[in-house]
Amino acid sequence: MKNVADLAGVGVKTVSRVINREPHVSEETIARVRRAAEQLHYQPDIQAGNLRRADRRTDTLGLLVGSVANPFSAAVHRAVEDIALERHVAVFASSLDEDPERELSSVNAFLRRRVDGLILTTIQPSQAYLGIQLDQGVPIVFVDRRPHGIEADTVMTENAEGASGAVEHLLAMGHRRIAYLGDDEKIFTARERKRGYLDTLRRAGIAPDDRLVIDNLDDEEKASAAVAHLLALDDPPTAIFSAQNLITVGVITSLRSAGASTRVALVGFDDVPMAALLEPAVTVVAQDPASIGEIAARRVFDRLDGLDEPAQEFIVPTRLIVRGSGEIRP
Amino acid sequence: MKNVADLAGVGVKTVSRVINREPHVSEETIARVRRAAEQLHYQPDIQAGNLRRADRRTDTLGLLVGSVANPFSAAVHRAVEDIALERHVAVFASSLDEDPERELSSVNAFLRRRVDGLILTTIQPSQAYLGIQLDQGVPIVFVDRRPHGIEADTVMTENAEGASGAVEHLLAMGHRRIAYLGDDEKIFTARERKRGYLDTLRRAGIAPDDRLVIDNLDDEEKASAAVAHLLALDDPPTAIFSAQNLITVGVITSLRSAGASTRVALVGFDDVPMAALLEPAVTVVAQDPASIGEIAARRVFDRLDGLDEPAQEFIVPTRLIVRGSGEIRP
DNA sequence: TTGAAAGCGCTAACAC
DNA sequence: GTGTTAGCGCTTTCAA
Repeated sequence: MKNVADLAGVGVKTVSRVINREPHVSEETIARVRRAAEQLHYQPDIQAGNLRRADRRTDTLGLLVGSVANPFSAAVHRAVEDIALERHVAVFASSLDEDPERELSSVNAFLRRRVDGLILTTIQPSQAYLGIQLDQGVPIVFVDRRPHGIEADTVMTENAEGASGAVEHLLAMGHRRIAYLGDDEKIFTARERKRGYLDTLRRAGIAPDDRLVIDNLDDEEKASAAVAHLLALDDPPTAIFSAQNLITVGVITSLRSAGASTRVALVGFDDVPMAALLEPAVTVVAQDPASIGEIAARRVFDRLDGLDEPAQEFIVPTRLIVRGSGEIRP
Repeated sequence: MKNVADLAGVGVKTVSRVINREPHVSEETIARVRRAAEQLHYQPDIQAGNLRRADRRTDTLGLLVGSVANPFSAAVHRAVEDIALERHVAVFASSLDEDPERELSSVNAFLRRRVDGLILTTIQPSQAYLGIQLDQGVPIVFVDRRPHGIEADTVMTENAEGASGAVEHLLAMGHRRIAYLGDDEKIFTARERKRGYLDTLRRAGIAPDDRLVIDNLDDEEKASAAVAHLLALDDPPTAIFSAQNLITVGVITSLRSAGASTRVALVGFDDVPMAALLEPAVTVVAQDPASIGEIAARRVFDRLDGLDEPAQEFIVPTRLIVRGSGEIRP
């Protein structure tokens, strides 16, 4: 900036005014400064400016999702990026990988870079450690999972209700032996969906059968193996509720190879790519990751714009997409 | 930092030493400083530090991909993140959306934040505008597409060769009327794949039929419509080479609804989710996005570590995955 | 309309 | 082993 000022024959403050489009600079001076900046390939350093700027904004956001490679997370990410772009805010994106250590290191990495706000998917048992930042006015919005030990804005899918819808659909088709295949109960969404499953069965007067309830399925292979196990039971389930998208894929593979895909009904939680093109097409309770990302990002910016109201929970509805696999009768 | 220093009863430089784990500080002082930092919830501002630090590193990377929501891009992103994480480098991720304006604004957003390096997918006709940064020593690695007007490291798929492999496979199955469905020729990869298709046909002594070559398919719907058009020809193709993953999905949908999916052969470029579970399963020329991301990120860090050799092109091999749709005979 | 001086939070250089 | 001073690139304040 000093070099540009010297070349243009003005003071640094005038260069600053031109760069930031502040008023009270003559047209002629503006032109001279612009020419000098161009000539020297001047790129303003916004971080340096933010050091002294009154609002101390870095125009930067920290986003932590399950994994940037997961379709659900990627859709959340894209929505956040689009909202951020409108405000010239850049997004740091990181993957959680269900690793508590990664949660802490990512959050710290964001904080040390003085992001203006945080959008977080978490796995630590408590997020109380973020209370300090929240008190300091850093907007934090939790996505997909409810935080613990702290009151903050949260955007999530209606997990229990969605799971209930899936199970009710299977019940309506006449099923009584409905298996549950889910993820690690350390994960908030897994607990919620399982709760929806269990509650719905009980409401229907069906005592859940422990042998049909399988947790800790954190990849396709484990899900496939679980299905093989279920099918080998004396009284196998006539329907499966699969509580996560990777699990659903594993279930489909396994049902297919056992020749059971047209016999055993399947409803998955979270949509699966190409679901409509499979045989049978896969009935799912679809989430709306784009809405989740959008609501979260808007909330962060609303708070940055001064919105001061109590933390709120935003519940994003699911949608049952009937495609075939869920309508197989027992 | 000043506050921590005061509370610990030391100078700021000592706090700096403790934070950065520099040597020559007594154990006791370290403990006192840590306690004070803890008590004040001190978070060092790494941007401020980088302002004065000798290497001027921000420990930050700019990544521009097609779209963070696209599975190919997402896999590249994930690989870059993993490499960056090892070095405590945070990644700004943005989507290009095939928009030349977005290329410029993203690159500028990165540069103004003084990223240590850039990994870019581009759409502008020329990237000569980046010559200045390159000369200044900012490592820039282009991914997926070759830049123009500038010599820089580039990591890409063997597009033409992969397309050749697909077409050769269809030829080997006895096909002579093979259609090409591709994206906008403004996109580097689309041009390359088309070239592979045309060259291979000619080498086989087959004159390409203009009616079987369709470009500018930038979404599933257009691809579906193109297939409907092809099937309505007097002498329709017996096989289709689909040059991009979204196009492949559109082709599958359209073949399916026309009842032609077991009659017309299909080989896609870039793998498609669930491809193995479809009927028929989809034969593809698979890319390796994780390798692309990894090679690109390593190259950036090698350059940051002082590697000084001419720009190089890294060609990542494709792999023909035979699954069924490509083995249908005419 | 313009510029000089101070200072944002930190590290480099050097003195003690 | 520890502290002091200058300065990174910019904005703020205030005077001209």
